[in-house]
Amino acid sequence: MGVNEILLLRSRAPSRKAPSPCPPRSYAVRWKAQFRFLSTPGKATEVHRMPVRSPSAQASPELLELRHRIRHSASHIMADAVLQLFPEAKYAIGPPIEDGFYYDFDVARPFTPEDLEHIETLMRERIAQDVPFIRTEVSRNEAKAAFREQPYKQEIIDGIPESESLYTLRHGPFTDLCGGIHVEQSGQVAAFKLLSVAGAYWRGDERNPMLQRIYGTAWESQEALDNYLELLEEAERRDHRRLGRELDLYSVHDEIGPGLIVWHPKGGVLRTIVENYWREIHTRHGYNLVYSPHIGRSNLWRTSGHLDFYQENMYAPMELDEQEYFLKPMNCPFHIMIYRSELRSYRELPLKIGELGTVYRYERSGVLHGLMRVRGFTQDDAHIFCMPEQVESEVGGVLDLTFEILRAFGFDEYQIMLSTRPEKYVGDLEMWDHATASLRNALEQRGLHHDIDEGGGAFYGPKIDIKIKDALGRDWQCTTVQFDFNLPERFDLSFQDSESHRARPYMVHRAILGSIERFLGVLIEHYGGAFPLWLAPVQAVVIPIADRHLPYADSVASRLRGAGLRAEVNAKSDRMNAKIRQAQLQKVPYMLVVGDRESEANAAAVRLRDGSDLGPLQLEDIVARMTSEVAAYA
RNA sequence: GCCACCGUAGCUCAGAGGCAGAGCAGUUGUUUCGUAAACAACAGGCCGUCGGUUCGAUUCCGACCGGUGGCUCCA
Repeated sequence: MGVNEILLLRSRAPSRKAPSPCPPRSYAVRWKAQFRFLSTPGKATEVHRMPVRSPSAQASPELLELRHRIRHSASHIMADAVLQLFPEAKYAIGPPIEDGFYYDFDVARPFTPEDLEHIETLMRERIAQDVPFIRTEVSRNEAKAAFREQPYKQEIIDGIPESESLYTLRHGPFTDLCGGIHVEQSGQVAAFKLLSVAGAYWRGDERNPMLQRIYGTAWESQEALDNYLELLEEAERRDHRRLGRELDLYSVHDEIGPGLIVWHPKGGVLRTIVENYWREIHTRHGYNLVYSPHIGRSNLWRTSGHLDFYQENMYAPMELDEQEYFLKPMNCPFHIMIYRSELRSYRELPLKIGELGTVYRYERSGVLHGLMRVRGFTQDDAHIFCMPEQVESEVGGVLDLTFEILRAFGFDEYQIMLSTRPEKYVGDLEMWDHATASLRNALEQRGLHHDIDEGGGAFYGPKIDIKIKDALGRDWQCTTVQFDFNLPERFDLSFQDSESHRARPYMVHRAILGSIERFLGVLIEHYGGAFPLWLAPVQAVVIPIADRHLPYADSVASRLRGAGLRAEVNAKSDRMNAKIRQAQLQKVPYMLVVGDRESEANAAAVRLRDGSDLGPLQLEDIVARMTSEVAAYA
């Protein structure tokens, strides 16, 4: 979406990203990720036996603060241990984070797994000593002197305004510059574990030196730590890359190229269902669905501004007939050309042009990740061209559509962010104010809680972003609704108003699922691969008990397919038990076992994915049951 | 792109400077079975690619490609 994320970045003050020496005492208000999973417990191999949610989601504020203290103190204890092993190490910052903590060090060589073990041992010793944490206010000069060997601390001190007090925090022999809140005694760090080492730029800026960051987690009890570690394992079992392979949904190939997805038949079914649902609901909401090519001439991208500001994210041009063509990184210019293909009247507005548009972006190699971050992806893109007085109801319409769609996929809670005008912007103030107010009003009319990112909008317009959270605890931005005051100017868009004057339309970009690839990745993890019936690539497997039941099994599958259901027969020469196991592992919702009894009674013995056995049911009843389940998006 | 780690069969992973291995998956055959794994045989490999060291490299070294976890970025 949007024209140019790069400019958005540039428009932000650099100070926004600078880490504070100690994190503020307040906690970011965590939204509750609520996932609906199949609730029936299954056997040990069931992936969906445990609801995945961050342990922080249901903790009281008091407990959250205790954990914050424990984690912050654990980071100090870790720095203490690192300094014992590596006296030359320079230590940078070590804040608590969600579910844990980290500390960044400048060391001569990277940490090894063995180092982490030694560090853990030293940490345990310090915790067993139960030493007090002592906070002391110090003058600027005292602080500079105390950390004269620590260049990063010097930089932090220099970055703290003169008006603010400085504090040191000491436990045992280790002193850090820190005004944050901590436990009283090191013994209160009841349970911790170091998890990983990673490179991280000082102050998050790639022009700065890269430091070695150690991540750890710390909890108020061994039980809480164990629960967390179990959660991590569950998240790994739900990883869409693992499930994508196990359920035969998609693959990536060296030969094709990194970040380029091929969808296998089962993944193709899943995607087709999602896309057909999308098309149907968008048509119902008055969108005009279009198609546009994958490449366009350089002139188009010059006009849109992409060549000036986005080219580093674009695939290199192809030259044909002395013309340069670029793979499209965005759909906007094509939809604009459709708008511009005739003189528009105010009577035609709002005009909503939508497309499942596949775009290609040259993402940096280190950021690619399964389906979540790829180089070729399909946006559920649409652009709304409208008049000023239509803006609010159009934004409202997008929000209503968004929640209808997200609810159908089982997402019930969201984090909504409204981003307002940055320092550098295009368009006039009045438009910005009007657009921002309409975004806010549309949210408030619907009673939707949202946070405000002051100045966080793109240079070309304010926006609403909606995030959903995946099973690994990551927030994924799917939905985005952005005003654009830039492209209508660049392409000189207009319409004829009721007084026959030329007027400039408002343009709103919006994507609800964001990228189909990413959304399916989120969906795979959200359901742990156990898709609800309407999405399941295979809805029913017919399992003949012996080969003599094969003809009947085929007739059962045909009957289901005749009713629009996706059914397969497992005709392998395995025993029934093995076939049930295979269907279970493939998370097929319905297993229809047919033997002598069933074939005589025009029935099938129904076993559900959750292990329940419904016994023999008439085929008509099975079809009716499944069809109504599909109709309810259940 | 940067830092670290990793690339051996479709998957998970052993292995060792001198004949390439297991389990699962696959194929075939036997079995015809009542709610989570029948039995057997077979097949499967440029040990990521290129270069170097060596009598000999899948193994050691380097570069590249790809992956993983982060950083940065982002739909």
